[in-house]
Amino acid sequence: MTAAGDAEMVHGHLADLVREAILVGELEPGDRLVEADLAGRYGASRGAVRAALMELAHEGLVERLPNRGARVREVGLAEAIAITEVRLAVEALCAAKAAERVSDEQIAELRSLGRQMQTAVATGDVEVYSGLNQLLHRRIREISDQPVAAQVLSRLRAQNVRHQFALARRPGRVQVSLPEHLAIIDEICARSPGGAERAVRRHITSVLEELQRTAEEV
Amino acid sequence: MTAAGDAEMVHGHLADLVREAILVGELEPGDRLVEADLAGRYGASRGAVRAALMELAHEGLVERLPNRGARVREVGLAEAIAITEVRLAVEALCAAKAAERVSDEQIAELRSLGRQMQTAVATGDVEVYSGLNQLLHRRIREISDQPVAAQVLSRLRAQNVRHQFALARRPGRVQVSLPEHLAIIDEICARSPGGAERAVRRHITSVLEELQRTAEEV
DNA sequence: CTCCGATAGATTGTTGACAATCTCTTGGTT
DNA sequence: AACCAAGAGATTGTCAACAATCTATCGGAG
Repeated sequence: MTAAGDAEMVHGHLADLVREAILVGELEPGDRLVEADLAGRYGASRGAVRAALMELAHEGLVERLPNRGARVREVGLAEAIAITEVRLAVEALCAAKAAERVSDEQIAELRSLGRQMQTAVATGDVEVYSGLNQLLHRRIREISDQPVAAQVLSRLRAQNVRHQFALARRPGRVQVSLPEHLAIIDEICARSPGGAERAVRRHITSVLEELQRTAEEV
Repeated sequence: MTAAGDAEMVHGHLADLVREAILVGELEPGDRLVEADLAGRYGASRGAVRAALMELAHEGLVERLPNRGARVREVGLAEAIAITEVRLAVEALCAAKAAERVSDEQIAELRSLGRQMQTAVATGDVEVYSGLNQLLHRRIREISDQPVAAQVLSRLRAQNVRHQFALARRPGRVQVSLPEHLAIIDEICARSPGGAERAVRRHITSVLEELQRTAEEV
């Protein structure tokens, strides 16, 4: 019996498993990803692991140095800012399109989400708020019905999870974040594309400022 | 001697060769990409071809159906519009950042590019104009110094080359396009981020309208 | 004591063969 | 004539062994 548990053979795309392990924090930036190890751990062949690592490298989550193996990529602050800038641009587009296309049911859903976020902040439940936050952004993407933007965003978000997480835990962050999110919801529900775009811009701009603030706090 | 030429072993990343073949039009959408064929054609092993195809699939240029092989992906008009919408958002960001960072030498270079484009239009040389067009957009990306945006854009552009090409050849298109490009150059050279962003928005919006027009002309 | 080179171990890269899957053809049946 | 089933051929998916490369350790020379 090994300490890490038996080799569980899982065929649900190996890349998904490793990606999840990285996103959850089970694997940290800098950790080496040795093909043979992962093959044993997940009960897959080395070839499958190789393919999965190449996939994750293309997504920007993993770094592959020739003949030196793969490791979980470290996303520095400068790059995190660059990523967030692009996110700003694309999420603004999504919000505008969502405001054009949103249905009555979806308006009710978004409003409900907003109320849930308010109560989460009121009760100080940062975990729940963070989850609702992600859910809100995802629903906006879905409503916008812009698959290209959705794909770009999901990749950028994956690269940034670590910073996103650190940011959410900063004291006082939620108090700033909540009204911004509520404004986004209001504008989309008012079916105002321009307003929604501006609201998203304000929100992610404030995220950017927070990021730059952490940069100065070295 | 085979009709297709001898197997030339080239090690300059196989994916680049196939990508170029697709971008140039040597391989058309729908064409099957049989691993053994490509392996023979480029004098590489099947494993290398496999890796290259996976890479191109991640870039969105190739479609890989399980157990059915790969083919050059067909990008429909609806998707081309979606891609262009995202391009609009990200290129606007690039232009704004470029306007903030542009140096005096770069201003001279952009102005020179603008003059070359004018003469190309005056002499009716669409080929040259198209090349200068691409060069302009690339230089703006480089000046903006936003690697994340640059990577996103290069991928989106690759998926859209076919439509982009068809659009450039439409009669009267250059006459609309030229002043828009000159406006972008002017705003960047005036170091006006907001103006540059609006200029890019106007330009790509006009591209979008042209695309939608082709959609109606079925 | 430090620095340099050689050797051994570990890890990735590549190849060829085999297995699984799909497609197209062929022949029979209703 | 249309439809279905079976088989052959083609193509992709997987695997294990081998080669190439890198990293760490050890011994010797300055």
